[in-house]
Amino acid sequence: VKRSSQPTIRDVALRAHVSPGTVSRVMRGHRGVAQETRRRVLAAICALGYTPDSAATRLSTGRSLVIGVVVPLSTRPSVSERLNGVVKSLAESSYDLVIHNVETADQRTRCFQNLPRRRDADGLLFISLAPRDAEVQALVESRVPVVLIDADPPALVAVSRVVVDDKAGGHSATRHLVGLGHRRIGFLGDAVDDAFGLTSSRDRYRGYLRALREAGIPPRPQDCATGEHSRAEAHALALRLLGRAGRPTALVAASDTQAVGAWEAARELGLRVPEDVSLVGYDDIEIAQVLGLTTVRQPLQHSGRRGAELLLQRLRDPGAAAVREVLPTELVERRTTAPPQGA
Amino acid sequence: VKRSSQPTIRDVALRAHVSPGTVSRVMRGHRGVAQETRRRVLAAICALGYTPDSAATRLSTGRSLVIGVVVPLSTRPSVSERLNGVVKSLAESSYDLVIHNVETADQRTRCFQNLPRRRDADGLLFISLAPRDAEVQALVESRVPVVLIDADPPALVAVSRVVVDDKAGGHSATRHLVGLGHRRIGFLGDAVDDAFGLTSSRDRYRGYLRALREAGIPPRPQDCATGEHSRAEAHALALRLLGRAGRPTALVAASDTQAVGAWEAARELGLRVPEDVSLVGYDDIEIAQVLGLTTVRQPLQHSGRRGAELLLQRLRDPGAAAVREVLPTELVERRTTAPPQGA
DNA sequence: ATGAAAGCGCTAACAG
DNA sequence: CTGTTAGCGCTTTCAT
Repeated sequence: VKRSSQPTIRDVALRAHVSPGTVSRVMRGHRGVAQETRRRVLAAICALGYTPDSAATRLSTGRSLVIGVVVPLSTRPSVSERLNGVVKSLAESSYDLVIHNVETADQRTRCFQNLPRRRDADGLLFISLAPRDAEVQALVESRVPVVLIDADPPALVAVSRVVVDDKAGGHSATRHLVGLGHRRIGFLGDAVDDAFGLTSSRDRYRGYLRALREAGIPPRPQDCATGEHSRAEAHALALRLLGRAGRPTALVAASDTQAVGAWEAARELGLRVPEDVSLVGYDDIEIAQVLGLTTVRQPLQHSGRRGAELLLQRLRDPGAAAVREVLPTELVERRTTAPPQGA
Repeated sequence: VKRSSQPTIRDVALRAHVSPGTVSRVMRGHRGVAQETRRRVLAAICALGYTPDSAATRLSTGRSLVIGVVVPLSTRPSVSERLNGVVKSLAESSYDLVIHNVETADQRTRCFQNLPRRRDADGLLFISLAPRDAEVQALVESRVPVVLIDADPPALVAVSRVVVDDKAGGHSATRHLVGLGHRRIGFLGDAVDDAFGLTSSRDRYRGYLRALREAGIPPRPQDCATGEHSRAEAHALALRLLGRAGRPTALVAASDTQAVGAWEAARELGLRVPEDVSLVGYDDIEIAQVLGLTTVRQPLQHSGRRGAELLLQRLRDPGAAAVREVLPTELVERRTTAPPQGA
């Protein structure tokens, strides 16, 4: 097995007139190496441009120095944002980040079932992906620490997670509209059988329902619609919701993407926003700022950052207990909400 | 060195009553294994839930099965899009993708200098990052194949790349405005000393200049401005450009992000788009669609996908020559361009 | 404080 | 067709 020969630890040892063991000790910063020896070794390392072979290090230490992150990339922009947070907070760590994209049910299963039992990663991060019942077991038995970002499966108390208080978010969006005087408030969200097992839309819906209840407003199923998470789908749904007589005077959407779809539908129907219909989104991605969309801001990047930090912490102290960190939301009032016309 | 013991190849061998070598042959699909033996081995693998240790495989084969991708993530949305393309096209390959984010000059140097000489990756992808002179050498001597996405350093003919014809893009944006009757057309782009060494803005500017020249319009430096690539900066710059008497009647921006900044500035100045000022962007990211921004579409995801494919190909056939693939742009007319008021 | 040696788990000659 | 063997490059006892 011959190979393009970069300098190995042996070469360094030879040049510094020490044994490979000593070079290793120097590289890993072990104490108990004479000042002078260390100097010689360092000089040799430097002269040779030696850099240790990571495969060999991994094999002999049993640690991979990689963190795996599983993301359903193309489902929604918020996932990329969270991932960015992860990437940034891992940049200065000693871990490599390997990405596993999940688009199909098949990939999804592979990631949940196999990744946790392999020793390819020292830790795993799952973004906006909740394990199904069948997958829970694999996570529980995982040989590596796992932390979930934007997923909150009740069956998995032993797994750390960072979540956003979606019920509170949905509630405050709705509360805002109620406060403005709206009585017919619709909801536009994700289909419940969402392929990725997320509960965020459902939780926001629950918050919405609670706000309605608190205001003494009976829920109107005909003002609610759910579908695949996309602007186009939201557009189609909103066309239906807003195209009827007795249409809602306001819509709370489960995401900015969907709110934008609704906004396009409104424009298409000749409805002015916010005069004829108020719109509130969720996430506060850039497009919301540009459009002046009233929305519920959630700390997207921050959730990724915190998830990574939790994992790092767990890697440092394997004995630590599971943590459930919930991040707050904040209502950002902009130009798509106003009192209803008749009010 | 004791460790959490997953089954090893030895366990499988024992159970199947064969030698580890044979198990290895089966795992790697080598031919020359008796039907019956293979069956027994497979059964043992399956029964034990054996999965090979990647560190060991890497060490003994000398291949890492990883592809490294270097990205300046937070500089611009287009980078994420390209990265998505890479991720998707690598999902079904046998390679792991490890991400190296670049935010600081320091990280940048590390990536250019060290990554290519290490054996941690079998191939390297650089997105929207051009090597400086000092870094070129390291790339030329790289022990692993490299492909550049959205960077086109002339000094590096030996390195494959996929680029977009930015000159043509800048030209067609400008040509469109000229065709509409504009004579005073400004340009809003990135500062030339861009920390990442990109030439895209400069190339678009050149295309812009050529279109002006072809139309017999003398360039007006006072109608051009460059700065850091961000909406806020573009906003500030556009305020200056459009706030003057004798302001341009149209602006070509080096990106949608910057066009949006200009659009905000126009609105702030009480200028209507497109009646008072026409705007054309570049990229065609989602926000352009929503806003109805006329723009030059470039195949963002596709560039990532192609880059990955080129690299994979190179990995398959190490002898292949460097390729320079240029992707086309396309002008998308929407609602932010119109003939100038006076025309 | 340092050297020698025994692996880590797998692959790839080389025999047979 | 299959077993045996010698590493891959590094880390880590165990001696000294």
